[in-house]
Amino acid sequence: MIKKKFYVTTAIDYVNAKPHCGHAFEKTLADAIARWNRLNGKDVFFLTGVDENAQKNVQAAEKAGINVKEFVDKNTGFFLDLCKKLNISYDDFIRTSAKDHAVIVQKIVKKIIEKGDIYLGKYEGYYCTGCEEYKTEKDLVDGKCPEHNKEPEFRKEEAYFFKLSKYQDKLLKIIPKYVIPEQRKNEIIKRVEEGLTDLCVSRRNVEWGIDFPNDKNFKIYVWVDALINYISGLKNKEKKYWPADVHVIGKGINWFHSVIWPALLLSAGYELPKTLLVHGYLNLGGKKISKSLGNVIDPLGLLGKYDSDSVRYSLLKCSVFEDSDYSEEILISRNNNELANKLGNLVSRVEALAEKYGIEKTENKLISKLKLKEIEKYVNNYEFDKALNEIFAFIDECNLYVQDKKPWETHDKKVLYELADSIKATAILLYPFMPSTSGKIAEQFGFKIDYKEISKPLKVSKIKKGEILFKKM
RNA sequence: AGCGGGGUAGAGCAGCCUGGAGUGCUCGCGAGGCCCAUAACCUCGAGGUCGUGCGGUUCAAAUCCCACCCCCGCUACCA
Repeated sequence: MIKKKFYVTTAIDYVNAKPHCGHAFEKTLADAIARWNRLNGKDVFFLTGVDENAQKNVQAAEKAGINVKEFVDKNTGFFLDLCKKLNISYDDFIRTSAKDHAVIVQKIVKKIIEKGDIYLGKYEGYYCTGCEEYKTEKDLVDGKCPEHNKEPEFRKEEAYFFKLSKYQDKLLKIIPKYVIPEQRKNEIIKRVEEGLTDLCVSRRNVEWGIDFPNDKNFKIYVWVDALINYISGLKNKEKKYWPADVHVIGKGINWFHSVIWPALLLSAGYELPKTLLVHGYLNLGGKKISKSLGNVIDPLGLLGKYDSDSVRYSLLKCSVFEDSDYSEEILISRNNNELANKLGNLVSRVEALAEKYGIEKTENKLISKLKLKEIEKYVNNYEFDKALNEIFAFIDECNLYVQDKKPWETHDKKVLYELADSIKATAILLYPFMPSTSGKIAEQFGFKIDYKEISKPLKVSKIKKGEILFKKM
C-alpha cells in the first residue's frame, strides 16, 4: 500500500540573534503536525531551517565585529541545538547559504523571467547613506532616520520588478482556501482587493546573497530567496513531496506567504501549497517579546532546566491563532498542575495498583468518556490547545474512575485493565505533543504507538511501577 | 484614519451565530472526603451590575440592534 505523502514546513529563521521562545513555539507546532501525520500512517517530510542570506544577519555580524560566515555559523548552531533539545523530528534542516539552494533559486527566478513577469524598472525611495539602505515612511521619525538622525535622500535607481499586480485576481481565488485562521485570511483579502503593486525583487550594492540571473550587478531580493527554501529544501524529493501540505508561519510574515509566495509559484509554473497556518505570537508577562524590555526568554535556558516534554506541552497549551501569554511561571504551573498531578499521578497510581493486583482483560467502558472525534477534529483544525484540553478532560475522568471504583479495596483486575487500556489511548493521542512521555508509557504498559492501537484492546502483560514521569518544580 | 478581533468571578477562557434563570472549563482561594498515587486524587463552597448607556427590540438580552469608552491586530517591497 502506498502511503499518502504529507509535507510540512516552518518559516526559516534569521540568525541575527539566538532563538527566542517564539521560535520554539513554531517548531513545536510544526513538529506536532508532522508527528500526528506520521502516527496516522502518512509519509511525512518535515522541513525547517534558517535564513542566512538576510541583510539583518550582515548588520548583526558587523555590529559584533565578526565576519558574516562565522557569525551565521555560530548562530545557526543555536537553532540546531534548539531543535535537538526540543525533540523536533525534522527530516531536513535547510541553510539558505548552501550552494544547492542558490541553484534552485536561480532556476526559479529564471523561469519567472522567461514567463515575462520580471522587468527592469526604477526603484524610488528615501535612502539613508548612514544605513546604506532604503527607508520606508514607517522607519522614519520626524522625517529622519532615527539611527543616524539625518534626513534620507531621495533616490531613483534601476531595479528589477516582479509583476505581482498581474496575479491579483488569481490570488483572490486562491487565498480563501489557503489561509487559516479566518481573521488572517480576511486581513489579506482586504488588502489584495485594495490593489497590488509590483514588487522590487533585486538589491544593489550588497555582497551577501544570491546573484540575480544574467545580471551580476544585483542580488536577488532576500524574500524571494527565502521563500524558495520550501522547494529547494526538498532537494531530489521535490517531485514526491511538493506541493507543501502546510506552511507554519508567524503572523508577521503572513503577507509574504499569502500573496507573494503563491504569485511567484503561479508565475514559475509550480503547484500551490495547500494550507498556510498563521500562528499568533507569545507575549511575556502580557508584553510583546522585545530585547529592549529585557523580557526575552531563552528557550535553550528553559530546556536546560526542564524536560523537553514539559516545555513542549507548556507551549502547545498556548492558543495557536491568538496571541497568548507565556512565561517560565506558566511552564511550571502547567508542568505541576497538569502533567505531574493529573497525567503523571494517574499513570503512577494505576501502575502501582496493577503491579500489586494484576490486570484482567475486559470490555473498556471507561473509554466511552474519551471524546475521540472531537479531539481529532481539533487536531485536524490545528487547535492543539483545545485538543489537549479534551485529552486532559479524559485523564480527569480516569482519575475520577479510580476514586469511584476504589480498586485498592476491591482489587478488581478488570477495573485496572480498563484504566490501563485508557492510559494506552491517552498516551497514543499525546504522542504528537509529548513523544518521549508517550514512549515511556508505551514501554511500561506494553503497546505500540500507532493510531490504530487506540481501538485495539490492550494486551495483558505484567505491569511494574516505573519512574515518575514528571517531577514537580 | 481605514478594516478586523476583543472587553464574562482574583487570573485565563468558553458560552453569543440559532435570545429562555449567569451556565461551564482551567488555575488560585475556603471546607470536607480518600489513603492506590508524585501532600497527589475526589466532593462541596465562596467569588460576577457578562465594558458603559437605568439606551432600543422582546413576555424574556451575556446573546440581536444603536451610541459611547477602553484594549489588541493588519495597513506590502521592513528580510
